[in-house]
Amino acid sequence: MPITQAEENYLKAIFKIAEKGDKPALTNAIAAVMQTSAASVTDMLKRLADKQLITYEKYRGVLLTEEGHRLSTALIRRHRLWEVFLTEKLGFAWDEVHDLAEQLEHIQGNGLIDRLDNFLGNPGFDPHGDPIPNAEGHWTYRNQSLLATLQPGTQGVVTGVDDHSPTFLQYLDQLGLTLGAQVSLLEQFPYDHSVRVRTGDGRELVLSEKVSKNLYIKLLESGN
Amino acid sequence: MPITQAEENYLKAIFKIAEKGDKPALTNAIAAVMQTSAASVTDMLKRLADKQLITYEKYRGVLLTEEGHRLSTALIRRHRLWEVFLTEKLGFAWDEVHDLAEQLEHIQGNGLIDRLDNFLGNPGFDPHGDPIPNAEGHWTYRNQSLLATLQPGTQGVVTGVDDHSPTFLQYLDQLGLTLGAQVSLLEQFPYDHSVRVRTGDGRELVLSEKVSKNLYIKLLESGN
DNA sequence: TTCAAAATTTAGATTAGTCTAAAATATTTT
DNA sequence: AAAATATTTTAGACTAATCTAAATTTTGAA
Repeated sequence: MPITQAEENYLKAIFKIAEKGDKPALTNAIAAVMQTSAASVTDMLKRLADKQLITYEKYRGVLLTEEGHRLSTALIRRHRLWEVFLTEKLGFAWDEVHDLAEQLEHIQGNGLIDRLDNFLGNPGFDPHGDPIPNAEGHWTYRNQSLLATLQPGTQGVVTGVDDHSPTFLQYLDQLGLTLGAQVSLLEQFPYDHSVRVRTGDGRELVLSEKVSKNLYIKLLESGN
Repeated sequence: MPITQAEENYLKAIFKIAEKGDKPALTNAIAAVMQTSAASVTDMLKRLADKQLITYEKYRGVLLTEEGHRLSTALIRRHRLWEVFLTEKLGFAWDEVHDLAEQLEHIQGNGLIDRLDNFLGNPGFDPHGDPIPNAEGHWTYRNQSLLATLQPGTQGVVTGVDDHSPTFLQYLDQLGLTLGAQVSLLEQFPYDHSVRVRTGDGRELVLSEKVSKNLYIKLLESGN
């Protein structure tokens, strides 16, 4: 039997939990991501286990099977390619595309996604800087670090965000810290872990710990 | 409460039945279009009537309300715009786009369709020559006739098809009778109502009644 | 105009996905 | 290690959308 949209959404949630800390994904964690009750999650885990998309041990959490992993990767590919389409071709802002891509990722069709990928010029990253797996499910890795982990004196370019919420993204727009923006870290304040940075266009900004922990920076090869 | 995808599909079916012959749409006719049982249709008609999208009289069939008409028109607009996207931008053939557009038409989102329309250059017609209603729900009409109804000696251009099945569309591809192709009607054979035509590139074809009844032609203004 | 055939609706079930409340299991604290 | 707390599962119920079979209503032909 076919995989439903609800099942796809659970797979993606499990994948995202597995990404950080590759322990089994626990019921409550999945319920939190899916914004639903633990009981509903348990029901769904049984269905996914029946379909061999996860291995499920009562009270112990779940792991993706190879097939489950393949499907979630494909789903993330579809999601991120549609996000690129929405921003690059239709002119949506990076804080507007998530809900639409959430629907578009479930569209099923022969060769649709590969044609879309091609039409978009085979982008490596989505509008939030997240990598897009290729048709074989392989990822491009990139050397990036959270701004919060850098040493003063380092310079880099904004390459991604960890928080995808519209409020964070809009705040970054206001600060001029969109993808590709240059920043150099001037100073860290131990008191509240805020940081002072200089932007590419010469402005100085103070960023809270919350911001610096959600902003990925790729270090510039210091010209030496 | 929101309109579901299933409800949208029924609305579209009712709209299509209402188009030809503006009598109420009957249960069996809807069941035929939806490829489902009459009992399922009756259930759904009650739901649609509850939501004031149709007026329903038991055993008498249904009519769209103003709201139902507005929603079906918007749905057809979405379907046809996505078909243009799939052919013009992703390079699908006109016989491949229906099922994908059937899914894409249900995507809900702020301003998505108007942005898509704009991106596509506000097309007036879809890849099968069907008109695309504008954002206000208004249609562009076009003077076209079925090839079967023309008089010998007339000349025109292929502007649309009534049968959207892949087999018919692929047959037209083979014959070179795609949208924009020139044809002049040479002769009608009373025996089986087939016709002989000359194409723009000088070939002569004999077309069955089935073909000529499914092919729309716009007459050329005879240069006189 | 009656009655058989056709069309439609109702009745009763099923499935996927969800819920709340209660029960079971696991973890943490003392 | 027992008790308290947290987590997870089960039980039972609900909705939307579908089905088949039976009942009802309409149609149209003799």
